[in-house]
Amino acid sequence: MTKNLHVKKALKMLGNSPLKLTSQRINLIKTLFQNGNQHFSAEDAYNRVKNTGLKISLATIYNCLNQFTTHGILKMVKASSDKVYFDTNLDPHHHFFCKSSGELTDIDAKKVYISKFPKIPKGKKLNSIEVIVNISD
Amino acid sequence: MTKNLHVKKALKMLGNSPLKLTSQRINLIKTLFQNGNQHFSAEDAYNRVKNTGLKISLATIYNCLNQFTTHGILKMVKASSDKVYFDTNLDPHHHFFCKSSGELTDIDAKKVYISKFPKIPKGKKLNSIEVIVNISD
DNA sequence: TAATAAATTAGAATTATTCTAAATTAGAAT
DNA sequence: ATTCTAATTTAGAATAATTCTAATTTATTA
Repeated sequence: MTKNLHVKKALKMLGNSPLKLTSQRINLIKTLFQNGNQHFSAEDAYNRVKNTGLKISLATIYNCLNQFTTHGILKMVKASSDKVYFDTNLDPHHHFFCKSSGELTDIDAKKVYISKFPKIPKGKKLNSIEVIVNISD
Repeated sequence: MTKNLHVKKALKMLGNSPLKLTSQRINLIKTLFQNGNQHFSAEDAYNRVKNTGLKISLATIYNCLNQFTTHGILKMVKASSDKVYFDTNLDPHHHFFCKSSGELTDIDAKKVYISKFPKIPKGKKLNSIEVIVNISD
């Protein structure tokens, strides 16, 4: 059984962060990263961990997901939904959001090229460009 | 006193929609559209109307804003915030979102050109492309 | 003017998320 | 190894945005 590469990478990032290596954090990473690029809400993450038979508090899920985000282990995505989603794909990318299914799908950054772009307001700096392509059935 | 053009246009759209011409809807439009392109939350809209001395229920604000959105009188914007924002600018456009100030600013669609774009998933249709440019101080 | 379907309303309910404060634990220092 | 301490976990309460409910009011049609 070779160790899952996504899990391995995320665990290494956790190790390099100032966060302590608690069993909850390790189990959460193992659960969330084992299937490659994934999108999930806090509730989703909670259910996935519980389905593995482990016990974890929803508050811990929120704590961990937020900390993982601030330490670059996860990305946060806000689409046209009332929930926050988290994303294990750390490479630059964009999203399809399907209003009919509520599903979020990755678009590789290489598939999008923005050839004309506005000036950034004076005194501000650019953090990121998010393209959300809204689709439906 | 020449009648504000933004207000006039929005009232005409209300008239053309199946929505009834109630005093609350008319006052809400007069308040929200009088200063041209604006972004506001439901709570903002509530306070603005109340500041004009008129009495309106928050539930009505939510009802109206949502109906205006479904009838094309307003646009809904979800940026990296926990609130929904509404936008009186109906022309195609994008947004700057400043994390430091929480402020949303319009980017005219003409200032952005996307020369390379992904294929839309089979069976789905394109609704809109939202570009959010995240900036900070 | 009367009828009726739509709209308004206050307040309750819901949902996602954060907070609180007490108990536990990881990792550092001894 | 053992102790210490700050970080973490936790259950449940609290909060915030939004939607729902059901009774009343109102715009428009007949």
